[in-house]
Amino acid sequence: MRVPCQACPLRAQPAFHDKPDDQVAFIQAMKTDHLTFAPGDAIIRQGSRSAQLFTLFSGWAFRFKEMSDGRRQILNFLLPGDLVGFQNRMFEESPWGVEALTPVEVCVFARSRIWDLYRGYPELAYDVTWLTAHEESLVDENLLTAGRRSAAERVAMLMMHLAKRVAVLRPAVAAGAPFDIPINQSHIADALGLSLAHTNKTLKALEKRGLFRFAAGRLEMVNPKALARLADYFDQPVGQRPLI
Amino acid sequence: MRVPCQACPLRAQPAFHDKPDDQVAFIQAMKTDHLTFAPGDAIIRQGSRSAQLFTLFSGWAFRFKEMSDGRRQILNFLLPGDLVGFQNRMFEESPWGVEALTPVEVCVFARSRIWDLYRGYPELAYDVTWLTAHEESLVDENLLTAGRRSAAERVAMLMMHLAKRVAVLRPAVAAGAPFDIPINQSHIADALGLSLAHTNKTLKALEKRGLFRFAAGRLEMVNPKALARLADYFDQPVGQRPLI
DNA sequence: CGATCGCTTGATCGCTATCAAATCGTGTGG
DNA sequence: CCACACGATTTGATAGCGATCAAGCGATCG
Repeated sequence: MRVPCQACPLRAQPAFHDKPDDQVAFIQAMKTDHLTFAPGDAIIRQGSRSAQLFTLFSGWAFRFKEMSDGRRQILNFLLPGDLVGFQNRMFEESPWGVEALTPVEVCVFARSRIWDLYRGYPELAYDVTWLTAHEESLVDENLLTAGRRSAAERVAMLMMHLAKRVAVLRPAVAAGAPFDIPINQSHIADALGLSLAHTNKTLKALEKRGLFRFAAGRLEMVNPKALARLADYFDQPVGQRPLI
Repeated sequence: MRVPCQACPLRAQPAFHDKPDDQVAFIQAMKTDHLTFAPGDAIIRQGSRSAQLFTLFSGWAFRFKEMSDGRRQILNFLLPGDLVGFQNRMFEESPWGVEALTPVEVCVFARSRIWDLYRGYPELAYDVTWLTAHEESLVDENLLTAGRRSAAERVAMLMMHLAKRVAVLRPAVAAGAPFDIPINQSHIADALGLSLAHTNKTLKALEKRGLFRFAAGRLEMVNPKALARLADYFDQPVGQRPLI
């Protein structure tokens, strides 16, 4: 627990709503742990009963479901500020897992105090709902992608989506700067419902068309306009979001 | 507005949590309208700014996204008791649409009073979050289906899923009774990310294998065990759910 | 240095899309 | 009652996208 929530560097970012002191103080009081994970670590194990509830403080992770024969689908990527774990009911087996992509820090909250939050801090309660609904909208979009887009469209969509999300936290990316993207081709395959081999070929083809450069853990959007057109990507204006 | 919420026949069903009188009274006070739609009607139009917020009171509907060239993905089916519309931010364009499958009645709530709900009724606020999270888990599962399951597995999954959901409201279905299912093959195709022609062939093949009968708007699960095995379907225990 | 991991590429397969047309049931208007 | 239109379903032929299988490469690592 390096820093008190009142001095949270993530909260200081313009991407997030300002919060009154009492709410931040309550968040601080509700926080029970500050955990660290290494890349590849399971933060939540699918099928486990760990009643985790946390905010991703730093690093990247992803939420996924796995079938009994090993087929895996990434549901969405998790970036700093994302709230995770409210979805599963207390004491029920988690229907999905969460895995770290980079070194990750998470702020763990006491589920036992959720009730205090709803009773004492309706604004925070609303934020929890908002974050849940917002995450659902990401999954909605991913479902459209997996269900109805071609392989090239899927890849274009993912690149646009991730660049957009990173740009919220790092403004230079909005202007087209290359950025670190800690995923490999099998993550892309699992996120898009494609095979690894075909993902590779699609990636190469789009790079050859000059749409982006994706190598060595970095992504540069070379022609975002063309990517947006290819993916039929619609820009939802991004306002500030709540941070819990 | 036929019946006061205190006498709501839906609420009387065992599938839903009992609620203290004051909460039901607040729900009643928040309810501004009781609307009716015909099959095929748009309840929410994708891209519209209607700040709808409602509970499906009777009938079936579905939530979907459409691409600019007409490709459509059904995100999930809506059954009585489902809360819809919290997802989109107030006054923003809805990123998805809702369409009625049968004659539908919805209980419309005043968005302007959401804040009173969060401030005055933390239990209801928690219920809103729970319902949102629960809907997300449905979309999660559908994403796994569209991304990683074969055509036959997808169809098996959908049948299991819908039978399960209907069984909660109509116990006889749990025992294997046939039931009305107001969707046609193009809905199935759009829900599963398949073409219409291939949906038809897959449907026929599974019927020939004796797994279910699907005709004339009715579904009978003939061999649910085999369907569950085929779909790699995992039974989440269904407890009571909140109704708002 | 062997082993492992991620990436790349080619050959082939097959699942699913696409295209086309026929059938059937239903409702409508003449 | 019949003719017709229309939507939903069904079926067949064909094409192609993406999966599968296989192999090789390069970098990193214990």
